[in-house]
Amino acid sequence: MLTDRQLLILQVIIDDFILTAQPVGSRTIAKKEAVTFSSATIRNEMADLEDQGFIEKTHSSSGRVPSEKGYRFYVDHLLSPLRLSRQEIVTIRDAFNEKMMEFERVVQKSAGILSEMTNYTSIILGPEVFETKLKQLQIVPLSEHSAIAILVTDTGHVEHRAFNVPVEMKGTDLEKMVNILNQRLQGVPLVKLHEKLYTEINEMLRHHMDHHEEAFSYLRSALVEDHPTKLYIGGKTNILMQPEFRDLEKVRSLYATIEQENEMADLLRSGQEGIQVRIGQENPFDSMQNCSLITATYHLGNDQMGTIALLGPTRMEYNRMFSLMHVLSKHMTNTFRGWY
Amino acid sequence: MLTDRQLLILQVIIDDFILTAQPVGSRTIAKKEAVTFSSATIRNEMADLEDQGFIEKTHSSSGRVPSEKGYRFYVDHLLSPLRLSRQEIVTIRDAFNEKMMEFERVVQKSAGILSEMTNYTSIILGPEVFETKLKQLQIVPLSEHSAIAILVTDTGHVEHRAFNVPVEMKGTDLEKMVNILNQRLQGVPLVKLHEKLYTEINEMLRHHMDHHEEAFSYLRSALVEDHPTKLYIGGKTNILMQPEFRDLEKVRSLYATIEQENEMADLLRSGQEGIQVRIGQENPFDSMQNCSLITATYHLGNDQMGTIALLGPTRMEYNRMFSLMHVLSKHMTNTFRGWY
DNA sequence: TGTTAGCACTCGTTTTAAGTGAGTGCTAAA
DNA sequence: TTTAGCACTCACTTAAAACGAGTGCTAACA
Repeated sequence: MLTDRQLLILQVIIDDFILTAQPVGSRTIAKKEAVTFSSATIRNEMADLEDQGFIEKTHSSSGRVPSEKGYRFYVDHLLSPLRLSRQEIVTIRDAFNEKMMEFERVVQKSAGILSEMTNYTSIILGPEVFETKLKQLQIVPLSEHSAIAILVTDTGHVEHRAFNVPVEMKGTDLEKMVNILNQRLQGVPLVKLHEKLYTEINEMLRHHMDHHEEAFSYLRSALVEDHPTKLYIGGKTNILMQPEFRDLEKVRSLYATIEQENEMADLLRSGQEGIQVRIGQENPFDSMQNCSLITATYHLGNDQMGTIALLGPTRMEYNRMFSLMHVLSKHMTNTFRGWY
Repeated sequence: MLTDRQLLILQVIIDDFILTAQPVGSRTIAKKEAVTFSSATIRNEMADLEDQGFIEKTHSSSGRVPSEKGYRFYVDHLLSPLRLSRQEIVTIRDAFNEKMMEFERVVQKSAGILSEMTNYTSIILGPEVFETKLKQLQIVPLSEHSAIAILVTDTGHVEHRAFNVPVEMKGTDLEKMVNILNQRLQGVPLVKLHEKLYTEINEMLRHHMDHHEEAFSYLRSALVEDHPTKLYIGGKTNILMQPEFRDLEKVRSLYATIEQENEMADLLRSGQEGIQVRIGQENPFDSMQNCSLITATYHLGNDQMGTIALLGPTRMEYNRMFSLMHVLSKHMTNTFRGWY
């Protein structure tokens, strides 16, 4: 379909455009080391590449710009894996050398590093909660009529919720209730919690305790709150530095999209395992028309999977990004290995 | 110093400029209902106001723009307290009607509302932690060699930290240690925790337990982490909608400033009780030259005080902002009343 | 004496026109 | 098949002209 020469030209065009964000003309290409033929020849080849839809003109007498099809081809076939610089490797390794024991910390840090090293915006999605199970429930009385319910999962995630304690309930009652709940609920997946609490447990408490209803209903409302999969976002303002986002309107609509946490989470979840790129229109959102989204998956010990993503203009340094995300997701997976 | 007529003109200029962000000319002023005299007269008066530094021209033949001194005067003397609309009052009340038991939730919500209703950026500073005392310490073992330390304060704040458990330590040892720690540390202010752990407690454990050192050192590092006063920020991207921030460079430097959490916290803390405005240069940061920062204080039951702030261009709807922040801080204070 | 109509003037903004240059497509010769 | 050459295109820059919102000043008026 494409001759070697055309491949070379396409590669040069995209490499150059990624660097400069300026349309690439035939003369510019002719000047490159690797190119031995004249600008006229290049013009002919470019006309061909354009006919086939790999590159476009911004106007009738401009240089060429990669089309989405061009980027797609580039990513699929022309990408020369880039070795990260010593500096970059060290930066990442140092970050992960620090002792981090909590999932949130690791993820937060990863998002930070990723956005810092790329100047793009990083988005990290935690693993599905489906599998997470309740490890322990604890209640700490705060005052006469309030207490805090603390819920710890087997993944070390902690959630807490304050709730009211009815006056007629004593501290010992509360303890008793917690004991019952712990006995019955340990190991139950969080998603089943809701159901269990409303049926089985409710029934059980009725038999074992007086005036449990009110306290239990409070506690239940505290525990049952949906646990949305959280998104960790880093370098949101990096978007502002990209020349393609000079237009504030675009920035605003992109921000609006990112802030739709649910939809973003769905999008990230929908990627398959490994590294994947969505270029421009391949993204489901209008505001991401001229964006690319690179996603990579990481793993937790117990087969659970999360996603790290990088959002930038379609004109992205794909090869460096691929290497970075590869290394980073590996570090994350390593860190989590054996935790669960 | 200023005649009534001048006051009126100054007021009209500022009111109009706040609305339109455009320099206000004499004809525009003359068209207002309240103004009965001609544009020529207004021009004379404006020349006077300019001599006194209350207004400025953007160039020699432009309309007038309020100077910082003008805003300051406006805020101090011309502000007619604005009644909030039914709609606004209801919005706020509804938000606070929802049962919220945690400090974080209330603050988060407040920041959200504030930025949403104003289209400015809201920043909320929690109370000083000086007074917060440790309520209870809990440890939940996760696996053979890891556990989570959970620290609950008397204000219902929960912090948690995972740590390693050395192999030679058994579950019962851990429990024992926690018991000792709880006995000794309940009621201790968080700020003293560090010191206590390193002296007294260390000593005590040495006498009561074998090979406590390693576990304890882990636990200590988990507990002692600094507890920085957190900033809750809402509507950070609202800044982009203000015409005075068309210039991306300004936006970026302002973001950079906001992200300096420590300095921002100091700034917010430095305000006195009640509502206060810092206009333009009155702010310590260069990036806030053309910003105003309105701060208001809220109270927690136990004499602790926090600050809510609103950051926008100097051209702010001061009277509405004042009313809003007044109402909001009151709602917050009410919500917290009796919690502690 | 304070107020106002009138007018010349200022200066940022918009419009128009001309000029520039990077880049193209096509043709014809090597 | 490749390339030199050339006419052509069109965004971008620059300069000049036209516009208009707004001013300060002056002189007349109540």
